[in-house]
Formats: sequence, structure tokens, C-alpha cells
Amino acid sequence: MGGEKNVGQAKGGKAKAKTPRQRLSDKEGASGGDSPRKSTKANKERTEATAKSQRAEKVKVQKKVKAFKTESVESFDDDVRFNLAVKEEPEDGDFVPEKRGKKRKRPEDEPMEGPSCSSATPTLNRKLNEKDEADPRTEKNTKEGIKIEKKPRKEEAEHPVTTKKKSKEEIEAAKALKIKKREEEEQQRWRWWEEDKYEDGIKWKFLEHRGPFFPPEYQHLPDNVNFYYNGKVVKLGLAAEEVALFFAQMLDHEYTTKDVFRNNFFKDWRKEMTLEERVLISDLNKCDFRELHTMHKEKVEARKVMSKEEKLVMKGTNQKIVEEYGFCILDHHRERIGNFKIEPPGLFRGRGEHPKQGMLKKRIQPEDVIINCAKKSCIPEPPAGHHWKEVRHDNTVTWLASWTENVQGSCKYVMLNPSSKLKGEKDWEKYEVARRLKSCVNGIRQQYQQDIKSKQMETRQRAVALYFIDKLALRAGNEKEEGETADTVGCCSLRVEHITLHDLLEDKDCVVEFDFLGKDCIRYYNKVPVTKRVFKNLKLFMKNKEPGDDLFDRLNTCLLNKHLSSLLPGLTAKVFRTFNASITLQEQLQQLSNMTDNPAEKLLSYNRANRAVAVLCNHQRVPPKTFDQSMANLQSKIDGRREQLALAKSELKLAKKEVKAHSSDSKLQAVVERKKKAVQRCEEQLMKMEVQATNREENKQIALGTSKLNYLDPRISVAWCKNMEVPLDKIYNKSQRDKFAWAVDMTGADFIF
DNA sequence: GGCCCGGACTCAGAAAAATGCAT
DNA sequence: AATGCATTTTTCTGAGTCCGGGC
Repeated sequence: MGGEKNVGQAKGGKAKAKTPRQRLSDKEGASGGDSPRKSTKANKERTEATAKSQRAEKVKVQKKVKAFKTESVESFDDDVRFNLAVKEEPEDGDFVPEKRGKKRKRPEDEPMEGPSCSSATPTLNRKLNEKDEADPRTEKNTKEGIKIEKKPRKEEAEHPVTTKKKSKEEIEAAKALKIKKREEEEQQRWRWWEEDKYEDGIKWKFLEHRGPFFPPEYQHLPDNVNFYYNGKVVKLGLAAEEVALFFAQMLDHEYTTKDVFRNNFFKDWRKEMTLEERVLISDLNKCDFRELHTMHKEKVEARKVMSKEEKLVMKGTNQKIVEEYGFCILDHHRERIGNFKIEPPGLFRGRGEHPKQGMLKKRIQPEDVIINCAKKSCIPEPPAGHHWKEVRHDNTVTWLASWTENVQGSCKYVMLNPSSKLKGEKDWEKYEVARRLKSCVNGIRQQYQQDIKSKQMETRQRAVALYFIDKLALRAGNEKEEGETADTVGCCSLRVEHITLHDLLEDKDCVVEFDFLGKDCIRYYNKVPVTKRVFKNLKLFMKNKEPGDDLFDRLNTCLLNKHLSSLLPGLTAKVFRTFNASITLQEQLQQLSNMTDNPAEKLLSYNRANRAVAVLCNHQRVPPKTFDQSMANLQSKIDGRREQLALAKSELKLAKKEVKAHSSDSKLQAVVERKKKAVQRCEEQLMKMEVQATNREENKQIALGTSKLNYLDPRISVAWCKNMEVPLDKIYNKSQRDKFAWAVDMTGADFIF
């Protein structure tokens, strides 16, 4: 689990959320910070391991990818990313589709009038019913003008795999059908990127959905499964029993060994008990959940070994739920909802040393849920006997339903799938802002270099922070309320204890050593040479401060972002992350890949470029438990193949000899050809496996997904695929292609970020 | 007029589920 | 063809960022 990786080992003690007024000026003495949080030895060792391999990985990537981050001491100008010549490109500032297709006007009737409730059956329902009879994919428009873009994800269920054996033709036919369907799907896709945008702030004109899906109510345990307290069977009431089961289910998890988790759980559990239960059960250590735990494990196991038929039935019922609740109608188009299921109750699992871990996350009732939909739409029915908290019709927001979660008091939303217009449009815009930054980043960099010399302390701090955000792609670092969350920081909230200054380290001058926990308690460890000016300023910022004091005591994200938006409308700290990630990908792809490479090598290059970004953004993962094993397996496979290749080669030699001996025997010639082919095939396979091994090893604790999904302008990848003649599905899987449909459609080989 | 608080949205890794692949 | 394991994809929900409204 995540926490294990990094939790609590980075330097740093307690969070010290300060209001700006409370902040110390750099001249005033600082109040005493608490002693740094102690970490267990085991934890520490884990950290070291992580940090070490992280460093190793960095070195590796740098070497292999020709140092995307040069460790140059002189100045940041030596950083390759900073030297990027701004290429002249057509200014498409106004967020306009780049090519393909003229703008298509929205059909006149489209905006306002949606389907209305006046008809007997709700629109969504009717749509579904129709679907059963006729293939809706063939009908472009219904009476209401709703186009069906998407079929349920799993086509197979419509054509259940029969138990009869399939002939080759059948398989072929199925394949062809699949391809055809994909094409049709593609044709029916809502090409929103070719339409005009709505006026500012308006997210939709019509929205209809069935409301969220609620998890089933809790059922009592079977009679033969018992909870024991102090060795005696105790029959718990429904409420207490349900919560007990939450804990029992997690018994294998490290969480249940943590004091904070156990205490929070016990406290909240007792609240769910009857008076009697509460009197009796006063010590968690005397609780025996083992039977509940076993039952749970058996249930999981049983699900695994279900028969094919049972699995199919399950699949069918799930599909029905998705069909009914998983889609909405937004401005005449059927769109997939992202999280239409209400989160079931359970125990809160925070990341890292979260002070609230183990608390009870309560069951959400319809009475807690606010529904958002169009006035003229068919209002979703609450479950029988219930009512909604509120039904509103706010088209300036994108959510369909929301509720307040009890542990942190924050809002939760039901929103659309990444493939939807609402998400896609925003995504596109994000990359356009990043591209705008590209065209003026040199000026901004010059300015903050100047600002570092400013007389104003605030300006200097802002400049240094921005330098870090730009150079290291750090997050902004909002202030957090102390004691409410795990102690993590970003750039603006860095504390003195999170950096160490080295005048000289490993042959480099002015090195800043970062060591802190970032988002999700992922440790950031990096040694970075900086300019003399930055170094001197850091020394000054740290003067007379305690380890727990803020490094940038005159700065916060609000101030920083205000400044940034004055430089370029829409510019915020996080745009730098997007920009630097995307530009790094583009440069790395340029440097690493060659048209003459074979397909496997091209993919390796892509992955390496992606990896360079993931390293930059510090996207980590826990190496899979089976990593070493699977690596060894692959290696032995490689060895096996090598032997095979050697054998094939010697056979080829022999055959050649034969041919020489009995010159021009056509049969023997054929044998030689066959052997040649065998050798070639062997070589190819060996190569492929070796590349795979390299890729996997380099990827051991780097997570590529986050950057691919959230930071890399998909148009870079699409253009690369076109240039390199790599099929797009080698890079993006189905849902990624759906998410980036706008980019796939509009991007040509000539795209430059 | 600034600051603080909460709403709305993006981004994040873990875990579950599905799929692929070897035997 | 069935099984079992590895890998990939999807789901889940917590953790950030940023902005605007109200005081």
C-alpha cells in the first residue's frame, strides 16, 4: 500500500499551518518548532531503499535520455529545458480546432429544448428500451434528437460466448464485427471539438440522468459466523455488526496494526453500538473478528471460483446497472458518467500518517444527496421511501449529484467520464494554456531571475519559489489545516527542515537537497545544483528560523498565482507542471526515437520519454510484489531463447555446408531458407524480450499512467505515432483513446506543442 | 479591500477486475 | 480446453489546486 512506501520518513515534523499574520518575518526570531517526527527504523530503511533506487533511476534515465535534467552548476540556463528555442508557430491563441472540418454549427433546436417529462416514459428509459429492439447505432437521431454515441462497453455480453466450440470462421467473423463496430462507434462520436463553445460559465443546456446508484443495504451475518469478545460469543446489533465487519475485512491490512487507525475505529465503532454493547465492549484488543474475517475471505474466494455461467449472470446484472445509471444525456448526447455509484460505507483510509485513518465513513442516504439536472428533464426518482436532500438546476457546474462526506466534511461529486465533452474540453483548454506559457516562458524566466535580486523580500521569495516550480515541476503547495490531514507540503509550504544546503556536494557547488513528503505522502528526494543567487537567498530565508518554520514565510499560493495571472491570463503554478511535462516529452521523443528503429525499439523510446516526465513529476509506485520473480522469469525465458537461437544458427550453418557439398540441390536450398527464417524469427523474439526486460527494469518504481493521463498533451503522442508509423493503440488503450478522441481527431503529423 | 472558507474541479496511487498467456 | 498465474485495465476515492463570494 501507498503509505508503506514513504510515510513519515522524509525529514519534517509537524505541520505548522500558520495564517499569514502569524508568520514570522525573516528577521524576527522563530518560535520553537517541535522536534522532528520520529520514524521507525524499518520505515527509515524502506525510505533509504526507495530514495536510493529513485536516485539510481534518475541517473539511469538521465544517462539514457541524454540528460534531460543536466546537473549543471553554473546556472539554470544550462538546463536543457530552459534553453528551448521558442519555435515560431501559428498562433492559435483562441482555442480553435487546428485542422480538419469546418466548424459545425450547433443545430438550431439543440440548445434549449430537451426531452421533457411530459411523455409517458422517461427519456433515458425509453432510450434503453428501444435499444433492446433495434440497434440504435444505426439510427442517428431519435425523435428527440438524441444521438447515441456509445454502446455499453462490453459488447461481448450481447453476444454471449456459447459453450459450443467456435470455428475459425466464427472467430474471424467476430473479429470483423468488432472492427466494424469500432468504426461505427467512431462515426457516431460526438465531435464537440468542432462545435462552438458556450458562453463563459455555462456548462450545459440540458442534462438528464437517473441519479446515483446506491449500494445494497447491510444484511446480518449468518448464524454460524460469530464475533467474540473476551472469548465469548457476542451477537451484535445490525449497526455495530456492520462496522465490525468493515474492520474484520481489513485484518490482513497494515492499517489495522496502526494505533491511530485502531483508536479512531474503536471510537467510531462504539458510537454505533447499543448501550449494552458499549458497556460490554470496552477494549479493542479483546475483540476477536477472526470468524468474520474468514467469512469475508471465503466470499472473495468463492467469487473467484464461480462458474462461467455464474460469472456471466453477474456480468449481465452489472451491465444493466451501468446501462441504467451509468449514462446521462447532456445536450442531446448520451455521455458516460464517471462515478455514478455512491461510495459505500467503510473505514476511512487516508494516505500516510493520516490523523483520521480508521474513522467510520458513514452510509450515504438519498436524504444526503443533492441532485443537479435540467429543469425540463425528467427528475430522477429517489429510492422507494426516500427523498433527495435537494434538486437543483445549476448549469454553471458539471456535477450530476453531490453529497457531503462525514470524515473530512468535504463535498463529493458525481461527474462525467473523462471521454465526455465536459472533461475533454477542459483538458484541451489546459494544454492550450500550457502552450501559451511556452511562447512566453523565456520572458517569465528572465523576469524571475531579475526578481531574485529584488529589494522586496516578498518578491524574492516568490521568484525563488517560481524557480523551483519551473525547474523541478513542484506543486504549488497550499496551506493545510494542521491535524486534519497528513503532513505533506508543496513548494510554497516547504519548511526549513525540508531542504539542506550544501556549498559543495559531489563535485557540485550550491546544491540544494530536497527531502519532503508531497501529495499522497510520496517522498520527494532530489539534489539540485542551483544558481549562486538562489543559493544565497535560500540561506537568507533560512536564517534565524527553526526547522518547522516556513521557508517562504512571505509567500503563499494565492500571492504567487495572482502574480502569475498578471503575467499571462490563466497562468497558475500548476501550468508549469503541465508545460514542463509536455515539452519534456516532445524533446525526449525527438532525441530518442528514430524512424529506422524497429517497432519494439520505438516503443521503448516512447516509454523512456514518458518515464523522463514521470521522474520529473515524481510519479512513483510501489514495485509490484511479484516484480523480482517476474523479472527472473523473463530472464530465464530470454536465456532459453538464446540457446534456441544458438541452436538454430548452428543448424543453419550445417545446412549451408550441405548445400555446398551437393551444390544446387533445390531441396537443400529450401532447407537453408527455412533455417534462415527460423534464425531470424528467433532473433526478433529475443530482441523483443530484451527490450521488454529493459523497459520493465527501468519502470520498477515509476508510474507512467499519471503523467500520460494528466500532463502530456495527447497531440504530441498522436503526432509522434503518425511520424513514426506506430499504431496509436500501442500507446493508448481503449479508454485512453476515448479520453483523447479530440486530439486523435484533430492532430496531424506536423503538430508541435 | 483583503482574507478566509468552502465549492468545484483535477490529479493520484492502490486495489479490484478483466484479460492475456503459458502449460 | 481448462487452469492458473502475470499483466493490463478499470475502478475507487483520497488529496491536491484554484477561485469566488461573503464578511
